[in-house]
Amino acid sequence: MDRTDVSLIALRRILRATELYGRRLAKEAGMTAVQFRVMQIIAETGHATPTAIANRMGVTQATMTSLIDKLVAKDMVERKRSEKDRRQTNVTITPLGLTTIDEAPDPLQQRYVKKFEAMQDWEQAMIVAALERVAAMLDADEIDASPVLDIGDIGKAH
Amino acid sequence: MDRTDVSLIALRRILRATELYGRRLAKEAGMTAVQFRVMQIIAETGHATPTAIANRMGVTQATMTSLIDKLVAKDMVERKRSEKDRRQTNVTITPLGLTTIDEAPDPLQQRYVKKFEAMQDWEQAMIVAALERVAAMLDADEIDASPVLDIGDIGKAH
DNA sequence: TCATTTTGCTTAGCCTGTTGAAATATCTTC
DNA sequence: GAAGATATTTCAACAGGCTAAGCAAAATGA
Repeated sequence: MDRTDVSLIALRRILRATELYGRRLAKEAGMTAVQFRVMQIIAETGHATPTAIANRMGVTQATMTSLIDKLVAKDMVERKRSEKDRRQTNVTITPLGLTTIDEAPDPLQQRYVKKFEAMQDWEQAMIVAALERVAAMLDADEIDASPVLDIGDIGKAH
Repeated sequence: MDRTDVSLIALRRILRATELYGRRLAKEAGMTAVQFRVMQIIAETGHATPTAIANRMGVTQATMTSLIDKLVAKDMVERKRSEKDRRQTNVTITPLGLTTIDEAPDPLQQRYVKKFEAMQDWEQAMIVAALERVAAMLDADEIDASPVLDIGDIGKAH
C-alpha cells in the first residue's frame, strides 16, 4: 500500500468521524445536525437573516425557510421583521435555544481542540500546513462564490 | 485567529470539497452519491447482500431496500435469490452498472491523487503523518466494529 | 412620481434518504 | 414439526433538499 492509499484512508477516517459525530449530536441535542448548524450560525451573533444562513450553508432560501420553521416550532429561534428593511426577517435565538446549544455535546470538536492544543508548537505548525495543503488540493478551482457548506460542521474553535 | 482556528477551517474546507464532489457526481453520473456508494461496494466483488451493504454504509436494511429498488429501476443492479440460503438476496451489478461506475467522473480523487503524487517525497510523508494524526484525534475511542460509512466516499485509490 | 426591476422570503409540490414496526419467507433447532 | 432466529420487504412517516411561483418591500430611473 503506497502513501497515496494511506493518505486517502486517513481522509476517509476524518470524514467518517465527522459523520458519526453528526448522528450522535442529533440524538443528544434533540435536533438534527443540520438544524444544529443553523443554531450555531445564529448564535454567533445572536441573530441572522435566512438568506445569510442559507448562503453559508450552501442551501436555498426555500430550504432555510423550512429549517427555520422547524426550529421555531421547537421554540429555539424566533422570526422578527427587520425595522430598517421590512423585506428582511431577522432570526433570533431564544433563551431556550441558547442553553440548548451551550449544553449540547460537542465531542468531536472538544476532542480535537483539546488534543490539538496539547501538541507542541512545531507539530501544530506541521498539521496546519498539511491540512491547508490538502484543502487546497481538494477544493482547487472550486473557489467560486459558492457557499461555506460543511457537513455536520466541525465548528468554530473555542 | 490562532492555529486551532486555522486548522479547523482547513478541515472544514476538506469536508466541503467532499460534499460538493458528491453533488457533482450525482449530476454527472445520473445517480446520487449514496447510490454511487452502493454501486462501488457491489462492484468490489461483483455482488453483495443487502444486509452486508447496509452494514458497511451504516444504514438499516429498510434503507438499503429502497436504495436497491432505485438502482434496479435504473438497470444498474439485479436481485437474485441465493441458492444456498433462499432468505438471502444477492445483488449483482449489471454490465450497464459496471460501465457507469467505470466511466463515472471522479474529479475529487483524480485531482487529489495527481497532486499528491506530484509532491516531493518529504512532503508526502509530512502530509500522511499529519492526516493520520488528525484522524486519530477525531476518531479515537470510536474504533468499534461500526461500518465504513463515509459521505460521498473519497474512494479507494487506484 | 410611479412603473419596473430587484431583493428577501414563503408556499407548494416533488424527490431522496432515512427510520421503526410489522409482514413474509426461509432456515435452524430441539 | 413447532418454536425461534434470520434475511428481506412493505408501509407510514419524517427530514432535508430542490424548483417554480408568488408576494411584499425596496431601489431605480425616466
